[in-house]
Amino acid sequence: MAQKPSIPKGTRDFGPAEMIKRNYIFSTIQKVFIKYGYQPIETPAMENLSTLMGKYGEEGDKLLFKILNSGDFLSKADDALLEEKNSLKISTQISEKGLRYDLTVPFARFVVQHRNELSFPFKRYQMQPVWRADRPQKGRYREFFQCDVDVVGSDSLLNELDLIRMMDEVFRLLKINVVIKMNNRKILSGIAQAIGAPEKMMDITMAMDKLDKVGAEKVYAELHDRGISDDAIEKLKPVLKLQGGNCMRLEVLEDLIGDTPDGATGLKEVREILDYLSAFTLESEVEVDQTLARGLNYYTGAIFEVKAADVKIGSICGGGRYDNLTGIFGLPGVSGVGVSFGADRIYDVLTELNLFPSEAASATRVLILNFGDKETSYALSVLQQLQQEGISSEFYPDTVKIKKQMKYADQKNIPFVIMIGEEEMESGALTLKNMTTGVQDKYVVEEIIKHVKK
RNA sequence: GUGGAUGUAGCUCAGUUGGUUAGAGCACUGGAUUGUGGUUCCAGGGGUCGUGGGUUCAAGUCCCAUCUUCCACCCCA
Repeated sequence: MAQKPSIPKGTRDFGPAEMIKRNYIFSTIQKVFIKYGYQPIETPAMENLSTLMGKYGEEGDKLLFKILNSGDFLSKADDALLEEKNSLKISTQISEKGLRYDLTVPFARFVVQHRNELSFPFKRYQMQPVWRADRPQKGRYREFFQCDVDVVGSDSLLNELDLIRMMDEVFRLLKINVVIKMNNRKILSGIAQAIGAPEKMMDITMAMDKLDKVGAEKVYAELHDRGISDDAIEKLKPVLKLQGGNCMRLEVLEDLIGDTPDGATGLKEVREILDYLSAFTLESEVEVDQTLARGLNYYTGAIFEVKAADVKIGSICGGGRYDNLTGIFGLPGVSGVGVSFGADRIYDVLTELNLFPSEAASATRVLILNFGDKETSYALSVLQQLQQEGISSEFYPDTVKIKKQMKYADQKNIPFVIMIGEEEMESGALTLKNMTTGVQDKYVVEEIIKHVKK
């Protein structure tokens, strides 16, 4: 079929069954956000490219979806550039808007723009789709939803505590076993300083981040390729090999990087957060992982990543502290910290582990069958009574075979069916069929309401 | 952006070294059952074999291009 319609690569439709499950995820997350005092905001799907460009590194810029200017945009473009066919240069002339890449940068823009209307520390949550022109693959889409919580305008590490507790609570409610990994950019920069390659911090961390994926040898090889000296790699080995509990790791790290200025601060921050945490009982394990890096280069302090313990899918939640994100938009000195829940990956995890609650199947509780014009007004009054009682119910709109209507109820997983024919109208005793047991009996409306209500 | 695989009915897939009219299961529609779904039985509809070109007497099958989806890399939720 040639003209079968389709949707763009990496995007998806969500049918009713999927939406019910997705809403379960969103409402669970939202419940926790609200409980901790965070407030909702939304920002537009598109932002000015000047807001987005240069915030996600060179790779990130390539992954931005750009929107063509309206009108006759080509006539305003530079002829020489058009002739040159240089897409990159032309794009700045014919496009000035792009789809947002994440929710953090638009949030920073929002904070700067509305600084006078906000009271700080400002705690917000935001659950909206983001777009990346990535090549799609497993657990990776071009349009996906993020659920962000951030607090800006507070340096306190109590905010980190807040976030960790929220991550723990969300995944406890969703019944996903997770490991919350924590590290600190200052520790990473301390490591780079300690091995004598402070300017190579990004290279070192990016290579190190792959440790559990590719193994130590490949990490060494990559470090070498990235121009790290053998001497420095040799010094890095004890850091990479470092295993064991949080206390032990911190002690060893203290020895290795404790005398670098960044390293010392980083370790102190991690200790402080762990200290706060010790007063709480968490379901998930919080693990200090000195190899955790995270790509986004605006992070400056704590960084987090949550991995599902029972599914291989990459991280399902991540974030960290950024000290100067609003600075790029002209408001320096405002520190923020936040995490982002990947709703789509959480969906995949719940599907794989079969953890969606079963009652998420159907919303309609009662279907009233349509017997014909004679019965319609009677049926409608019953419908109204049920709905006034808050029972979600529907009346089949067409007079078709009972068999077809029953099948509709069955497929929509509607637990009760009411039949109102001539006989029922005369007696006022309506036939109520329980679709799960197959049992049916006659009741007056009031009894039906009692019966059908949970 | 790089490399590899894939595409046949709404869905999941068969289809021989190229050879007449391309099949199955599920789903759908009708009937057995004119007021009873989920089980069973019978019948039926539905395909330009992703698209465009090429080779050949002959292409679902071989070649090229293109798109889709998937997998890995880069990177990331």
